[in-house]
Amino acid sequence: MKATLERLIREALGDPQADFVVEHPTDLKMGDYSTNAAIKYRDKKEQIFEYLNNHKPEGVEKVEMVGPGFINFYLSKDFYKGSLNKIIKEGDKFGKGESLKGEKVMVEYTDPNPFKEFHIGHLMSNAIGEAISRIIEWNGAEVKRANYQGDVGIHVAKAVWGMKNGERNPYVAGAKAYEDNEKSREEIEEINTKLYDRSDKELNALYDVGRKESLDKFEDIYRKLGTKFDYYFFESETAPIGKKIVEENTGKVFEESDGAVVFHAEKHNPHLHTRVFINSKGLPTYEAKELGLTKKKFETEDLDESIVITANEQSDYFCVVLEAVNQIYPELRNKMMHLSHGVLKLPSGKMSSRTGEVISAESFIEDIKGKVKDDEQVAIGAIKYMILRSNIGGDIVFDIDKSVSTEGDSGVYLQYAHARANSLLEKAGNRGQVTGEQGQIREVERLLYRFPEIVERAQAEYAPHHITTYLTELAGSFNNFYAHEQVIGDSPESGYRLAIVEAVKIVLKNGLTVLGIPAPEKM
RNA sequence: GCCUCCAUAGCUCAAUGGAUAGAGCAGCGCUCUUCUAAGGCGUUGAUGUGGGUUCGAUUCCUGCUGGAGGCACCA
Repeated sequence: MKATLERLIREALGDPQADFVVEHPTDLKMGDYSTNAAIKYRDKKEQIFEYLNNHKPEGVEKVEMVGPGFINFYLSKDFYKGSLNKIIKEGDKFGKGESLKGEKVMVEYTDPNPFKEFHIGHLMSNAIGEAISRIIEWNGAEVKRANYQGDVGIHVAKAVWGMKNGERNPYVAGAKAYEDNEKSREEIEEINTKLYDRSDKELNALYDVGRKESLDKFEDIYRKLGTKFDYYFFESETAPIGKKIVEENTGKVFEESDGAVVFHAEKHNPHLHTRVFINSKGLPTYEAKELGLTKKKFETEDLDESIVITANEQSDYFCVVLEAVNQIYPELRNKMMHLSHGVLKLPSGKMSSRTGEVISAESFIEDIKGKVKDDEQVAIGAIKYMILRSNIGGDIVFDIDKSVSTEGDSGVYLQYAHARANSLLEKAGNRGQVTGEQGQIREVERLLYRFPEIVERAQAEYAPHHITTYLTELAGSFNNFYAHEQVIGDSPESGYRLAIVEAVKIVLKNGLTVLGIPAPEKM
């Protein structure tokens, strides 16, 4: 429909390159579609309007020009009837698009570190990464989910030191000892070197046990969250690859400085800065490992795009790494995309892994469960929704008692509307077709058919919150409809009303699914 | 000091350069003899500050103020 309207406007203007937009107005009172073409081309205002009025496409009932020259299009009753039929017919597939068909995309997210706690920051990365993956999938691409984990490095040595000393919480104890005690620090440094080359049997044993325990525990959390990864990459494997890449390009891209190998990114872009890729001990840093990871990803799969999701604090760092990629593998640079998210805060204060006040994902989920009748699906939905409803990139203040509870702008609200629609259909025992007489067009009908466009826009902008906003609006309209219309009954319209309920159920379910939020049938 | 991001209602968040800046919470007032009240209806209330570009600016440019993150061997 949108494309048809655009074509007609270009015809009216006689200019195939004309610059204007056709959009859904924010207020439904202003029509189903709207264009600013008559404002952009003020001298041809009447000409455009007249042409559109005389060439109304099928499905458009009314065309009007208001205000400074907005032209609004109102869709016909038949269009809505047709769209209900389409939604019911397509069912689970409604909303899927093909704009990315044939593309293969890898999305890397979550990235917890073995030996350390899976905390609410990882929860945030996971919710966003899973939603982005699904949105891209819904638009036709093949998605490979990847998880990159730091299984070597000083944080691991700290944890192994803690294990060796029989600490109940090995990483926290090791981290504290590293800060407070010089002797412990030396021990930890030594453990780190030994773990890198796996030269100490006793340490290896501790390491292997700790690594497995930790990874198994992560899997439990992924199951709860509804994520399944295709690839797990580890720093222990990317480190040697990255080191080799840097060594091969030292003198060309990288330079030696104070015994380390560095990249002067500011030479290529004044906004960037210098970073160390191989330290003076000859060990590759995170930067070099990232280069190794990049190479490995593109060797593993023939990717059209590689998306990495991390916290904001890695933003500037990532720009430097991307510039290094640009120098070494220019053909890969424009296939790479970095998205960064903010910090999940509780109103009581920030969370920090350094001060030890980490909030583990598990305890957090348990806390929320306690507020929603102990239903895990609802708790997961509440958390994911709170993360996805706001723009990626901003910090999120998560108020457990208020925002998550159960009302209004929340995951529970959407799940509840969906469950309620499902229950109505079960009671009616009648579904799968549009029957009965069509009544007046309601807000809920006017929202339903927009879903596919919303998913496509969310994909284009990497903005899951467009979908949450839409779903909340739809659920609100449905609840309003529900409160005011007798759905089940003998009236001539009740078959048609039931079809609306069915369509709502489908769209809510698909919408929640595309966000990675559970959609229980009953609540 | 330099770089990046951010500033919208009492609170948490929206708004592809467009129409009267939208929601939800909280507050106030209604609403269950009827299909899920975890619901619905009504109501109060906002673009940090000075310029600029534009027919039109929350949006783009710029000065200031305030906040977050980053800036060489952590990730």
